[in-house]
Amino acid sequence: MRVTQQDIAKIASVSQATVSRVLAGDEKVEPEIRKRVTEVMRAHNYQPDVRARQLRSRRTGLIGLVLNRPAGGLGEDPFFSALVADILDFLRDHPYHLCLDMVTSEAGQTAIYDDMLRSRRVDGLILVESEARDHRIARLQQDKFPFVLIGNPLTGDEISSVDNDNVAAAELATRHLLDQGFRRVGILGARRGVTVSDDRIAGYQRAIRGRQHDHLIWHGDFGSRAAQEVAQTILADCSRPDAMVVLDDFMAMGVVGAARKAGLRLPNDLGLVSFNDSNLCDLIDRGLSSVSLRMPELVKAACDRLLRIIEERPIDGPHRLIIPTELRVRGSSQRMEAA
Amino acid sequence: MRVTQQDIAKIASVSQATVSRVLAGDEKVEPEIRKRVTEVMRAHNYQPDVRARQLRSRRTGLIGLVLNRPAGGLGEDPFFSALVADILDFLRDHPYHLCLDMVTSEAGQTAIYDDMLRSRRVDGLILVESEARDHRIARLQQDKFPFVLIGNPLTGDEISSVDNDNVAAAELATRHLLDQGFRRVGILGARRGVTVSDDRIAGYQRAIRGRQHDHLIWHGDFGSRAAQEVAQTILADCSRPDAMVVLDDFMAMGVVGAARKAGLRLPNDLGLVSFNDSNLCDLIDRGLSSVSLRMPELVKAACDRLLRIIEERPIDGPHRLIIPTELRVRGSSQRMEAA
DNA sequence: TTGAAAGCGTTACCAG
DNA sequence: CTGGTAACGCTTTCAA
Repeated sequence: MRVTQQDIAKIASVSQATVSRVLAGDEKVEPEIRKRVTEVMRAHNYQPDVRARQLRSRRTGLIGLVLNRPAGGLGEDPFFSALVADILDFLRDHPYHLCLDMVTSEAGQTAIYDDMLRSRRVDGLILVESEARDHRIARLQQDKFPFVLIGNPLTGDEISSVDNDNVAAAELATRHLLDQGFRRVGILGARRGVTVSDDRIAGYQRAIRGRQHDHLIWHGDFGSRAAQEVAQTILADCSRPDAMVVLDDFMAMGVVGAARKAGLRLPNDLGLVSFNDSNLCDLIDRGLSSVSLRMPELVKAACDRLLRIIEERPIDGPHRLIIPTELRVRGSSQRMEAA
Repeated sequence: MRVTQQDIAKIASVSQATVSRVLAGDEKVEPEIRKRVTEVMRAHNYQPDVRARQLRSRRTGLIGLVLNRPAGGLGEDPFFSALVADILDFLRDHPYHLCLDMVTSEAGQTAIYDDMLRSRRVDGLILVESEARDHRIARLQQDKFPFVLIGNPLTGDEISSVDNDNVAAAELATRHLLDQGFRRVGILGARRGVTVSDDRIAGYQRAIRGRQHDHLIWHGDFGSRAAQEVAQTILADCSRPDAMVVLDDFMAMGVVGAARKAGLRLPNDLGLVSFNDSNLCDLIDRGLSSVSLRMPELVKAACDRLLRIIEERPIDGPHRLIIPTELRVRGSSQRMEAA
């Protein structure tokens, strides 16, 4: 059996309540007693049981993050690693741990949210990849469960969210390509309903208004392989685009692969701008232009908010916080004269 | 206040114990009562509190994974995403969740292990990135805490571990380069003491024995940027290698970048083989040859073992399980005649 | 088959 | 300032 507060109390000849106070750093414990108890604790290698503590204090010290991905489709995704890495970076300085789950289906989503919230497995949730009419959000609000959304809540509700202005970012990226002299700029997004994709497509449309007649919009799945397949079809067409905005770097890498196979060279045959500004951008010749989402800042802000909500501390700033984006121009979007 | 078993019991006019039995699927509950209780549960949207359950049943349903990385250095690492993704893939079909933590220092490692084991925050641990004389292992064994090591335990102890034969894999990779006609094959590993790196360097040395005089061994940090810097120095030297084995794909990408800057072309100026066979391998021209570690299998085996240990089910097979590797030859290591 | 009751290890309240 | 004690919500033993 492991050593409990009861044991420590007996050995130190104090009450169990006092041991608890020492542990909590209660000021009104005699220094001498505190010292004695502390020593007994160390001598017997005592460690409080988080489970008992959780039951009593109604806090788990866990933050939940549920990802929605097809089986095996996670390793492909640099957004995911950046997200998780930045969350972990943040939590390192805070007394919380990350509880990570992945589900494949919408039904699974709901079930796991039940498992995590209603059963109080975690103190709060970070939501990502919100889709229009997100069922999770209504449920969370109804249960008054602490959560923060990374993305666009699509409502005027008092939902705490942190996001980029994806419409503006895509508009800027598209304009940049048009300004570089590209004439048939297209956009490759995810399936309809994925908020971040919809937002960026909206930005694209805003940018080409009056400057380009055809709306060249494609919907693909996440991942470089899926993107490569879609891109092969796109680029094989005789009315193919001469530049593309792509939803993320990894999909863009698929497009790069497809371009290579099609014998098209970047940037003159195909201009490219994508999103995330991950380290993948340095892996192709002359670099891949990409919009930085400033994930570390964004995630930090999101986590800070979530912890405030959980701990019932006041929140500064608006419910919906916008982190500015930044277009990092590299070779893939800069037309070269000496073509 | 949320609804408890007590509430359900009162409403259904049964004892709380019976509600618990219904929940546990106890066979000897009258079908009629079971039905009544089940309906009341649903009607009142009852969800058991995991925390109370954990305290009583001494199970948390959580698997711990602690990563050791410098701040911000996680997003760079494809091994990490593959590992986490594969763990999540496995856990989806099992009643466990993943609790993920990151630490930067060795001291932090110890502290967090204390926090996770001794406080019983998780039911078991997955260990990775073991270094020689791993303090964590001794501690875990002493506490009889369930764990499984992904990597080389370096001892004959009864440690449950799953690993590749990294010595053999590196030997094969090096031989492949020598067979392709490269004459100065080097290896870029991590810092000394990282088991997987040490093992691969040993394999390299075994391969060049009798076939190449100079041992060209470099130690770099993880990540493509660090690798690129080291590689720039290496490739600037007049006695530079004509081929390299690199510890992982991301570091190899750094080497590719350095080669490009140095005006060296793959594969004839510089042959390259790395490890992990991640999707990065398709991102360079003609592809990057890489050793597949078969992570999904490996992780699956590791998780299966861990769950068996936790649940005290018998373990089949040896304590140390070796997952075979496979060299995936692509363009970066195949010398071309028409140079 | 069901109910009563004893914990699990902690926190926090209330006396003293 | 300290000790006794009542929860927290559940599982499980023991009787009935």
